[in-house]
Amino acid sequence: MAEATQDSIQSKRQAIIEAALDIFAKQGYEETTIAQIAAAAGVAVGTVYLYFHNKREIYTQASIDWTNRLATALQDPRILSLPIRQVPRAMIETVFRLCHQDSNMMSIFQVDIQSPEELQQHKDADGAITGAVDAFLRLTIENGQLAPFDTLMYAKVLFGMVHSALFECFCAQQGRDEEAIRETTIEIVERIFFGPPLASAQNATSVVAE
Amino acid sequence: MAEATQDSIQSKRQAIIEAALDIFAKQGYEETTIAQIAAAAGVAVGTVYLYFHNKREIYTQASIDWTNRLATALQDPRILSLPIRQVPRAMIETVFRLCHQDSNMMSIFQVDIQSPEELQQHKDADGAITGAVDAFLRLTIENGQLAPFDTLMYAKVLFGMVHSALFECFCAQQGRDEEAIRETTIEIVERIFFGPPLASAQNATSVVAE
Amino acid sequence: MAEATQDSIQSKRQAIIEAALDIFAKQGYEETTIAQIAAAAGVAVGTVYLYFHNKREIYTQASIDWTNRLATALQDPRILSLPIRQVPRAMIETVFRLCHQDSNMMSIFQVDIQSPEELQQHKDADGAITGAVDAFLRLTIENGQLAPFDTLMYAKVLFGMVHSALFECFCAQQGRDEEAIRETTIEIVERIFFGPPLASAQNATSVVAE
Amino acid sequence: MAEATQDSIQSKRQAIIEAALDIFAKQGYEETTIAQIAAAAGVAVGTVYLYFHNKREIYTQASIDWTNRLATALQDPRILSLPIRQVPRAMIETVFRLCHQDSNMMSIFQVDIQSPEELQQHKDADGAITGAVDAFLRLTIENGQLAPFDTLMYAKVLFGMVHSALFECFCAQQGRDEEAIRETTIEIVERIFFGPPLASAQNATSVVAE
DNA sequence: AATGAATGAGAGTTCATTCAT
DNA sequence: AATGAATGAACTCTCATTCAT
Repeated sequence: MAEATQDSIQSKRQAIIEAALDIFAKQGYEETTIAQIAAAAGVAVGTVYLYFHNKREIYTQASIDWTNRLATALQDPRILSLPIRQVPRAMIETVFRLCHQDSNMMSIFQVDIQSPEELQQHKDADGAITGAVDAFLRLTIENGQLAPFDTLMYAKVLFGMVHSALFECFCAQQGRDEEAIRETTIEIVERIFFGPPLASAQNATSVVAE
Repeated sequence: MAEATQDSIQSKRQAIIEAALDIFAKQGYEETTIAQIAAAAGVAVGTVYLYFHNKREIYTQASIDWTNRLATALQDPRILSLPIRQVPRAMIETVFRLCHQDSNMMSIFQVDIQSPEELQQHKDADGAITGAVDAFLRLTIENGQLAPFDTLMYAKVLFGMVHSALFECFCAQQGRDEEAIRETTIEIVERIFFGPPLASAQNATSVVAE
Repeated sequence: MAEATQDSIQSKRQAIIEAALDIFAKQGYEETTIAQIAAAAGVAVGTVYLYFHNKREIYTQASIDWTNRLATALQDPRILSLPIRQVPRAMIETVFRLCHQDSNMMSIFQVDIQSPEELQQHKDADGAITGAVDAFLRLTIENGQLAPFDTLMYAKVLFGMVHSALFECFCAQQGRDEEAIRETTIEIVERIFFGPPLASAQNATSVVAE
Repeated sequence: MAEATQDSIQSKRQAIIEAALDIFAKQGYEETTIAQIAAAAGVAVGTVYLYFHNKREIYTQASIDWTNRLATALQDPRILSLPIRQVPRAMIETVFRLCHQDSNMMSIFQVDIQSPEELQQHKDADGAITGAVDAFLRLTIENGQLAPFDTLMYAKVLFGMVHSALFECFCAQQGRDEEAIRETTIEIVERIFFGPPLASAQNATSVVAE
């Protein structure tokens, strides 16, 4: 019974998070009211406060919840066991696919962070993603497939690029240029890893000329 | 006299924008009150409404104003006339320097956009930056220094990466890892343009081995 | 318990209406603030908005509430069962008495109506009064005590006259000429129903002379 | 030149009054801004304050101006020289005609009066109308065409009835039932002056029966 | 644990009025 | 006399949070 209660508690908490995620995504943080979240989750306003201390905590948890889904997806063995040459495309296509499914989820990340604690929590969540990428890169280096480099920093900056591309795609563009943005992003990452650089071959002369 | 009045009007409008930029950056959009902006700009509350229809318009204008400063800085002839090999570093160092000066300006961009009109205005402002980069890339291609590619899309995705790095650096990290983030960003962009790809030389064998 | 809650809700709503009626009457609509109404009703500002959507709705409901009290008073069987000759005086004295008791209530009706919906609601409320008078007149005609005439239109115009007299008496005159105004109003209505016309008897000759 | 200036001053003042009358009638007192009045009158905001001390003074003057037009119309010799039997109809038709022309003028009178001074001014203006009616009634009595009665009080109450009918007609009903309301009003006034009372002839028996 | 009526602080916005030009 | 930019007080309405049931 304790277990059932535990489940019930978790399910109620989860229901609130999912309702919140949905409404935050549609309306933005400030425009969303606790009453709306409560109604969508099928509980009373007061109940929300049994599970969360305040509105921002709901947002933080919901936002982290969503980030974790991305991190989990990136750690799928079906991706990690691919030949290195295919990994960038696989990873980027995966996150684009997830964002495409919940295309207004991206706007979740537009809410301004207000306290250092909050910031830390978001960094931890993002860290789950960059950590996954970092781990993969380290492994690849250990395997001798890549020369050593600052894997964590690369993971962060590349994650930033992809995140930005996702935002451009699903928030700013409302999904219109999805394919072009995705393919350019993949092309750039592949160019970083496998070349060729933009200034290759035919430019050899001009480079020499400098 | 008409000129003086014109100036006075513009200076007052500009004073409000600058005050707003400053306070938005420090406190975030929702936490900033019109009264604070008015006080900081040295005008009465009502005066703010002579120049802007509502609070969001102040934000939008302030935000665009700041984006335009970046765009202007990127079009500096001293950057554009450099040998191509030095341009990525010059551009990225420029924007990092500007953000470093007003280090909390970045948080300006965390405010969620609410209407399609607003979105369009922000896109136009960002377009000034990506447009500048795009123009430079086209010119470089015409000069035969780079092979042709989708310059605008590259400009957008790379701008997204830099933007993201700036945000990570000056918002999330509060400027702590500035140098590492900046140098990694430069390194990545240079790698895209001039190589070498991460999987070069010593990896040739392992790639073959696959 | 449900009943008690129901009662409590109704009493709270009624308390707000009565507080509003009182303050509107004293200060006028625009000069009355929600804070004043809330304080007088013994509730918080927010509570007022649980029962009414906005300030005008409070006014409309309060105003209708007061009109309905007049309509109810006019349908008192003790009036309707009087000999017809005594009814006009009884009715007019009744409404004058009610207005005398809450002598500043009349100013409630000076607020300008702003939407068609509001207008309709006020007309419905006034209709309760003219309807009561109309019903009485029809019955009297059916009883053969009066010849047929457009009872509803008469009810409206006569109600307008009495309403106007009440306003003159309790708003404009602050109750000073109450008796004279009331008696003249009664005299005029009795003259309409039972005569004699002002130009009677001694004027016969001059009329003939024309 | 002094005269011309005098004229110009008067015309500007009059322009403001007319603009105000128009906008007050359309939008109501509170919803009308000084800026709107100034624009409609073709002057600057500050200029309005050269001619009126404050917003209420504009309203009061405009309202009185309109009342005076009615008073003037009622004193037209073409009405006063008619046979007495035709005067009520002529007077009532006249005021209905004027209100019909400016059919939203009636709503002017829905503004609540706020100070005793204001009240006095409105009473004086209304007094111009009831005074005109009173004067006519006195004269008619002196001519022996009517038996003596409290002419001023009758004038007031009858004016109230007509005023009420006009309001019903042009504000509440938006002019829909104009003819019916006007004709009933005329019929009632004629019945007061010339009979027959509603309970006449065929009711003689029943009255006797009581 | 769950509810939802009640709270009240707080902010955007309006606009009558002023006054330097 | 005429202007209209500037002022700032004041008010409606919202909504996160609480707490008695």
